[in-house]
Amino acid sequence: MAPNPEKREALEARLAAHVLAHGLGQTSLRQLAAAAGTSDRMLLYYYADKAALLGAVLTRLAADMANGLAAALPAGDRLPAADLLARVGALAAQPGFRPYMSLWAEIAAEAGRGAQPFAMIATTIAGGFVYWVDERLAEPDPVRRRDLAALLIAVIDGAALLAPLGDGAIATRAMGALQGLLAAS
Amino acid sequence: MAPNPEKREALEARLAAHVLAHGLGQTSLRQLAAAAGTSDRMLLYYYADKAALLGAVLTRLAADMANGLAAALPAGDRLPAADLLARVGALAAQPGFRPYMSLWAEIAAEAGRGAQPFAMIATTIAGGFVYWVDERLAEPDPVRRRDLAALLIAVIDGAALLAPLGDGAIATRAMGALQGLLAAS
DNA sequence: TATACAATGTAGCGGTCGCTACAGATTCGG
DNA sequence: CCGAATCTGTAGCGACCGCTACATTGTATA
Repeated sequence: MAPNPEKREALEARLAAHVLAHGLGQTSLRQLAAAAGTSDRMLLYYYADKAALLGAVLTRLAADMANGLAAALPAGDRLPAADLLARVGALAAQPGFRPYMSLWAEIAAEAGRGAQPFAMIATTIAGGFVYWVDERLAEPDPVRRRDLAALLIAVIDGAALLAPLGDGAIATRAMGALQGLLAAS
Repeated sequence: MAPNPEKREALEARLAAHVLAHGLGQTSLRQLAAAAGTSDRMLLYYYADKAALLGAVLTRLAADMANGLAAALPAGDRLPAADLLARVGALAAQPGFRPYMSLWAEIAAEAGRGAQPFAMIATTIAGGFVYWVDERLAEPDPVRRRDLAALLIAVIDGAALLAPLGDGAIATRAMGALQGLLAAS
């Protein structure tokens, strides 16, 4: 019960890749084990139970996404809201980023019913999102900046939820409309 | 295989109430049957299979929500975007309406992975939302009205996703910020 | 009253689920 | 080289899953 942290790390990376690619619906221990090239028996050797495993994997994926965001748009320079929204919208629509948004929607939906470990992780991730935007918004008034950050996150999340439906036009139009509003204000 | 439509109707109402209250995670045939006061055997007497049952129940709940929306805000009069957003935000936050928003988030998240019957139903519901807003927006330019409607729906959906997390402040702030922007434009 | 059909109970099939017991293998410090 | 600790395979438990076979009851009509 004191497994090698390096092997655990390598295993976790493979588990994270599978969850990212296939979503929360394909996370039985046997499915995860097959994807990671091991057995369900081993998963429960490295993690106390399934909830602990999912918690670790989702926390890791949240950190991955945060790193991706930070790398794509360094924290130093602040942008006007319209520009920042355009940048983030382009980022969220990138093929490499879409799976994170889909997974985020799944986690948030689960959290909406209060299910653990999703509720706790979702709250952390959402807070991280708002902080990330807040840090990059060129708006002197901190209260207004905080509210603007919340607005950007809400519309991005809404767009992420709506993008896979139909032809995705609703999401595109919503992003465009808010950019127009922000640019004109 | 030609069951009484009245009994089927009464059964469906009970099934819908259970799905609305407990979400997509509690929809095994045995759970549904227990909630409806019958047996899994009977559910498959009234519906071809589980997908057909869920499709019927979710379609019914979507219609219920649409009726609730239409009743709360008659189609006749059109409002400025800021006012309409305030009204819809208050509506979506009502205790009687929150379960619909949670369920909608679950359906949309499932649809994001392409799972049927969710993908089809989610597209229909989202289209209905946009149409409902579009019909009530006081904006003469139809293109701009369509884009504004998409924006309102995206931010409402985003707020619905974020409201159950933490203290719900992100959702509240996002709604307030957009109302401010719309009022000032 | 006989018959046709809707409605329902009982029982179980084959499958997946999370999880565990137990034993064997591997590795590495003394 | 031995013993302890880490690692892994095999096998299965009890629960739940969607779904089905089969028999039986209720009911309405001819």
